[in-house]
Parts: sequence; C-alpha cells; structure tokens
Amino acid sequence: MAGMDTPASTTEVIVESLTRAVVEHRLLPGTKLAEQKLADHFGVSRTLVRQALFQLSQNRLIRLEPARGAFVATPSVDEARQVFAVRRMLEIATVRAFVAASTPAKIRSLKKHMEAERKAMLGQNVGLRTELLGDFHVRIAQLMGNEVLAQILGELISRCALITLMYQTSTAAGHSHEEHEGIFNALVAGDEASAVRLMQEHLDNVEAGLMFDRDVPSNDLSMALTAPNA
Amino acid sequence: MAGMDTPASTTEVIVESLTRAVVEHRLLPGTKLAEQKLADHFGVSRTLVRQALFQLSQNRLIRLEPARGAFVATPSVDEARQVFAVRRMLEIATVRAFVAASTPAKIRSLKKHMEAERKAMLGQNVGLRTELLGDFHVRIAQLMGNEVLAQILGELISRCALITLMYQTSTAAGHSHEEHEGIFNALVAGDEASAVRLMQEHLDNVEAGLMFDRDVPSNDLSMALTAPNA
DNA sequence: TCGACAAAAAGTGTATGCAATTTTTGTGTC
DNA sequence: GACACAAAAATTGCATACACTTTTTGTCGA
Repeated sequence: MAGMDTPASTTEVIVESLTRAVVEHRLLPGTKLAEQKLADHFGVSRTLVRQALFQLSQNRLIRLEPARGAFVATPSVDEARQVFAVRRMLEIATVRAFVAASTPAKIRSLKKHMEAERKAMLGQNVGLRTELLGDFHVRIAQLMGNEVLAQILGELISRCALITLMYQTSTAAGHSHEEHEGIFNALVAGDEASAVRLMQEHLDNVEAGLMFDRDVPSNDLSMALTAPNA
Repeated sequence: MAGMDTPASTTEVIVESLTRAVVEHRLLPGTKLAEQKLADHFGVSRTLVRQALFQLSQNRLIRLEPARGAFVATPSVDEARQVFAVRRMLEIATVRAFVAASTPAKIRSLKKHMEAERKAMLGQNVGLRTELLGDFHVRIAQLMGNEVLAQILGELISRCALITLMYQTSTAAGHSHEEHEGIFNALVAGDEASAVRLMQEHLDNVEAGLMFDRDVPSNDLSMALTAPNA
C-alpha cells in the first residue's frame, strides 16, 4: 500500500504480510493467530512473530488477549463510527489543503493513480482493488508532502477495511471508484467547494453502506454451525 | 496522561515510564537507550524492554537504528510542521463538534480540568504542567466520546512535547494556559466561531513560538564540547 | 603526536528453553 | 447421552543463550 517503505527487517515483512491478509479479507475477524503456526509459515522463531503481532495490535488490526493469544480484530460499531468521524475531519481538511497547494505535478501524479484504479476496477484482483481504493485517500495526503498525515490516514483506512468486511452489505460498496473520479475532477478543476462536498458525500456513502445491525461474518465454529442455514 | 488505561502489562509500564521521561524532558533528544541498562533498571529481561522500545518507535518518540540501538527521537523541522498541520485539522474540527454536541456534563468535566490546569500553573511541578497542558486538548476529544480521535491526538501531542523541547525559545511558551482559558470560555458560551478562531490562534502561537533554526539541545559529546561556550 | 589497524568489549538480533496458563481430551458418574 | 472433573497437550509470557555487528580500547609505525 502507498507509503510502505521497502521492508528491510524480517518483522516488517511479517507485519506487512499479515496486514495485507487482513485488509484483503483473507483473514476474517476473530480468527486466531497462533504464534507457532505463523512462525513455521514464515520460517522464523516465535520472537519475530510476537514482535509483529504486537505491532499489529497497536494498529488495532488484531486484538491481543492476555495468555490467550492474538485474534483478528472485530471492531465495534462505536469504533467504526469513530474511525469514520476522524477520517472526515482529516480528509476534508486535506482536500481543502490540496486545492490550495495544487500544482500540475501533483495533478499528474494523482491522475496516474486514477488510471491504475480504473484498470483495477476492470480486473478480477479484489485485493488490488481494495488496496488502490484505499491508496487514493493516502496519496492525496502524500502529495501534500505531509507524511505524518499520510501515515495516520493509512492506518485509519486499514481499519476501515476490517470494518467494511464486518458490516458492509453486499449491495453497497462498488460506487467508491466513481466517487473518486468525481473528487479527482473537482481537484483538477481547482473547485474547492465541490471537492470538499464530494469527499464529504463519499465518506458518508461508505459509512451509510454499512449495516451496523447485521450478523457479522465469523470464524467461530459454534456460531457458524448453530446458525440456521435456511 | 489523559486516556492512559491502568497499565496492567509490564511492557505498558515501561512504555509509560519512558514516555513520561521523554515528554517531561528528562530524556533529551538523541539520548541512547541501551536495552540492558533499561532492563536492569526495570528489573526485567531485554525481551520486554525491546517490546516497549518497539512501541515507542511506532509513536515516533524514539528512533530505532538497525544494529545500533534506540535513541530518543530528534524530530526534524519538517516533521514538526507536519505534526502541527495535522493537529490543526483535528483540533479545529473537534472544537466545532464539541460546540455542536455540548452538554452541561461535558462543560463541567472540562471545567474540572481547567481548575487542575490553573492550580498546576501556580505550582513548581513542570512535569505536571506539561502533562495537563497537553491533556486539555485530549480531554476535549474524549468528551466527544471519540477514543480513536483522543488516542491519535494524544500521540501527536506527545510528539509536540519533544518538538517543543528541541525548538522552543525560552521567551515563548507560557501563554498556553491563558489561551486554554479563552477557548474554554468560548466553549462554555457555545460560541463556535470564537472557539475555532481561538484554537486556531493557539496552535499558530505554539508553532510560531518555535525557533526552527536554533541550535538544538543535544547529548552528543563532541557537539557539546566543540561548541564555543562564549 | 597522530593516524591506521587489530583485539577486546559492548550491544543488538534471533532462537531456544522453561514456567505458567489455557485449551483439549479422556474418564467416570448420574 | 449429558455433565463434572482430572489428566494431557498445546500455547503463551518471559528469560536466557548465542551469533553477529558495532563501538571502544590498545598498539604499532610513521
């Protein structure tokens, strides 16, 4: 994802690998992440796995339960709303700042991203699609030259990927790319008011597309089996 | 500091202890943090110290150099500006939200903080003063019921404490408390425009009080000794 | 006296070992 | 067959051990 430096240390490799698995929905919320299994998989000792799990718990992508182990996080409805609230604060302000400091080079760079996003929407690679849809938001922050902002946004968006998995309705989603196009066009035109409004609406739409009262996908066996699969 | 849960795990104790030391300026930027020394001091093995250092590096309070160890971070001017930019985004939006969702209970809670802050300003405990001045900002976010926001703000403010140490002029500072009073009064009055403007000015003032070209306090021996202490 | 180089010391990165806790499995009883 | 309880297995938390890197110290030659 955008802004990931080349992972030099082994721990970082594990963190990135697990992050991708969670963000791309290959690991479901609640899944237990046993240290020895991960260690075997990555061919390292538990020490490095534990470091990685620790870091991921800081990012709120996993939950560490004392003496019980690591589980893919299951963000609450409350937490989901809070994450979106912070995203609105940051992203609306970022759009404003972008318009104020827009340059041809920045527009070009963002245009390049839009093309990649467009292409990914046609393809079948869901992971890549998720990644690029998230990167759109991070890229804007990066182009402002604010790495601090970009990093915070990146983490929030990773959490959103988890939230989306848990609460997104099947019908919703899918419109994100079109909305990105709209925001992009407003940014190109230097139309601050529109850009802000579209970003606002975009985030509202994503959040509104969530069903905060639905049954959450789960790995819990008893849950899965006791459920009446009518 | 505000929002710190009771530190159950040993690692958290170390993290909090080191955080306080950095934020309260008892550890200067650039100071080497040797693992064994910390382990001896806290009476644990290097394992736990490493976890704590790892976490602190995520918070950008320390810098980990491969095979060389951990050092108290020396934030660059660029990073300082970025941190302030993000704070402005978040805190102005937070103030707005606070006014919109203000209740007598929230006002009371904030009033209690102001009293503590006032009292601390009279006392001699510099650490407590620094802590409460930072808590003012975090408390507002907490009262909005947004823990995600509060945590992000808390981390940014810790980084600001480091930045302040590195770049703050002796004459500057000191006005923060009065400005907090002003913001508080505007919040009590429900005067959104004033509250936003005062918060904006407050953050501008703090940033303006920094000398981004001054010699930075350092632990580096050669630096310290080669400097002409005229 | 200064600098280059080598040996020694200190320190970090990772793996492994062990105590303590949790989870699973197995057995007996109602 | 269902439940309670105990033994066994698996898993986590932390300390320790060891290889490898960096830093320091000491020595020699110019």
